[in-house]
Amino acid sequence: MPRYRKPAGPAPRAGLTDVARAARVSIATVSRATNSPDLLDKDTMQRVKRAMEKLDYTPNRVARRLRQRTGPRHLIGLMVPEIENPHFAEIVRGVEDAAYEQAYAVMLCNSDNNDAKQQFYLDLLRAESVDGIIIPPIHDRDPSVLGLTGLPVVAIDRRLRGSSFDSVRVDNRLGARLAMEHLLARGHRAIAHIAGPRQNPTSMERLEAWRESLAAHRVDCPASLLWQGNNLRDGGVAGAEALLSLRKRPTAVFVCNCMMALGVLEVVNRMGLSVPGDVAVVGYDDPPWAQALRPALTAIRQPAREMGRMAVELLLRRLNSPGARPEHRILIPELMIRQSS
Amino acid sequence: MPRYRKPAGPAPRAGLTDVARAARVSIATVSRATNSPDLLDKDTMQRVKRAMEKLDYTPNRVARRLRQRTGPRHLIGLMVPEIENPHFAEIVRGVEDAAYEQAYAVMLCNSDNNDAKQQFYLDLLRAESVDGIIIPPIHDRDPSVLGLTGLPVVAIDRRLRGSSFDSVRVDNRLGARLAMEHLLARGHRAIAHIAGPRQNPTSMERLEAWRESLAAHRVDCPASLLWQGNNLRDGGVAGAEALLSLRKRPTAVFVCNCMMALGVLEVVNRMGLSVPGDVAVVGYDDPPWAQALRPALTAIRQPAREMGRMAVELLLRRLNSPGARPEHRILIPELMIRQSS
DNA sequence: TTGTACGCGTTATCAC
DNA sequence: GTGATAACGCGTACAA
Repeated sequence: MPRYRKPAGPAPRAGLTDVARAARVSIATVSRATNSPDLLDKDTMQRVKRAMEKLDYTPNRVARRLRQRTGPRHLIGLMVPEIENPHFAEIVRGVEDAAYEQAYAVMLCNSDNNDAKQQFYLDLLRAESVDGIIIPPIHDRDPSVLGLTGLPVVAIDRRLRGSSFDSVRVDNRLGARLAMEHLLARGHRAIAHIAGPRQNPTSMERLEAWRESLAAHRVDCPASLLWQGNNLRDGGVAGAEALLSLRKRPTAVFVCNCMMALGVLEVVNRMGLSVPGDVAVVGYDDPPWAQALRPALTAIRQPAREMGRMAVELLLRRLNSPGARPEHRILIPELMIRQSS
Repeated sequence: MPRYRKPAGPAPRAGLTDVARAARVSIATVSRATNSPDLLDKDTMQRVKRAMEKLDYTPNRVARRLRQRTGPRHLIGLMVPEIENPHFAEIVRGVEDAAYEQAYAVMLCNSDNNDAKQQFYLDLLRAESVDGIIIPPIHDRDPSVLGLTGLPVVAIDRRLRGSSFDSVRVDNRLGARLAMEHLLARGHRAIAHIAGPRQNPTSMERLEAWRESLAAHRVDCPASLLWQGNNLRDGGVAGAEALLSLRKRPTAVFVCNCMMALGVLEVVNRMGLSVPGDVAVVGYDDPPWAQALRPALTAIRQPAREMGRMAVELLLRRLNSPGARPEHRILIPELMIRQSS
């Protein structure tokens, strides 16, 4: 007699054992029915399948993940700084798309660009035995990401130095250059830049390209035309208020991301300036609402969804061949010329 | 000698056994150290803790979830129709907020309002032994949601009939009424409505309230003023093109969600109509960009983040007291009056 | 082709 | 207080 009582669980679902009993085979056979169907006798297979359907059997993914040390565990960890940022929402969408096709589940983590929170989530993902982690590092040499050893990692969207991880990102210097060349060609010379946080590799690349573009055209670039923002809307507001109040007001503003562009436009409107007459605006990221603005926002479009898909692709590839050389994919941004410039 | 070879795994992390060996105690004691620390001798506790730190031990959440049938498994399943819709992104954010505070992980699923895809994900979530599922049903009597038995479910954002699940949503009729009363007070009589899909309970509630508001004011409501959209941007475009080309052009449009409002504004701009002079526009949902539009969009604001937080709260509450009566929370929307009306 | 039995890393029961 | 050990549901090496 059993000396161990079964505790009252919420959902007593059928397991291998139940199916085995119903089909009059061993649990090994049932397991094989899903994992290596070719090994089964056609007749046995029929019986098993019927039993499975009758019992509404679904393999328990938790048990499977616990047992499986070599094969895929069908779970991806996805870190995101801020899900309400449309750029990252689009990345998430791409990841989900690709994951769904492979029957992978996605565990979503929101770091808020906070190191401690990110570290917590990374530990959690390890403890969940994910197959791998897709993550935009908080900065260049993000130690919590670099510390991720023995686990496939794909750095997405942001540069990571000194790692041997696979990566996908968009050419930020190119994007910024496209924006700047466009403004310069339009005759602008006093082009301000509202940048993102210093630690953010993406922001820095765009900032550098802003500087370089001006230098390449022998255009002055006083420090007063640079504003360091936070990639949030209020950062754009603060930046625009400062820059547009300068005695020598810039004739154009290049904004580092779409959330800040929002703030800039609000200020521009509030100040009663005309766009692009008084000041031209070029944003980064091309959210759905860019075209609905009036004037519609000229912006740098990034293939974010594609980036998400690729990250999954790289991750799965790495699972199959752990020894392969790290692969780095750089996607191409695109200038969407609209009425704001 | 072992007849079972350990397969080469990617990340051989320390387990209870390793800690137990290092601390010279049994695995039971180590387990208790994390789960019921009070039971341990102070001295033993010290030894165990030290061993844990030395080995960088983290409990394996997968094994824990497999074993645990009574306690919480610290995993929530979250379904979302479309993560790129800012309304749902905000809900996700709220859920993540609350989940993080309780050290819960979130498994994110994107249904695309597609029944088959949703069913797939629901099966997956069961197979992952989630503690419960937070989901906006695709429609009123969504069978795949109603079929979710033996598992805590919280219906979020959209009405679900004939269930005993907990729920949180926003009063859609009230929201629509606020919008309509506002337009009527401004003197509008020919108020068109661009509705969402028929199957979507939320859209239907807003549609009904549109009708009722007009009726309450004894205003005519010809079928030509109603356009059935798809809650996506192109739906808004199609709707606006149709409605604004009517011989008797409406003087105002009430749009069912923010994505479609985007499309409407594009068409309005393209047609060269002035807002609110030629036509007033009121949207639903209050995304960050509503204020950046020119004119800024009058809209109904929903406490989406709060809704997400509450859903988690309800879920955890249900876990603790499975027998409690279903709880239904109705949140209050708010009219944000801006320049588009 | 199928069955037996072990182990994945835990939690929970019972005995000491 | 602590230890020994069954059980969670599954995959798989090995025997049959």
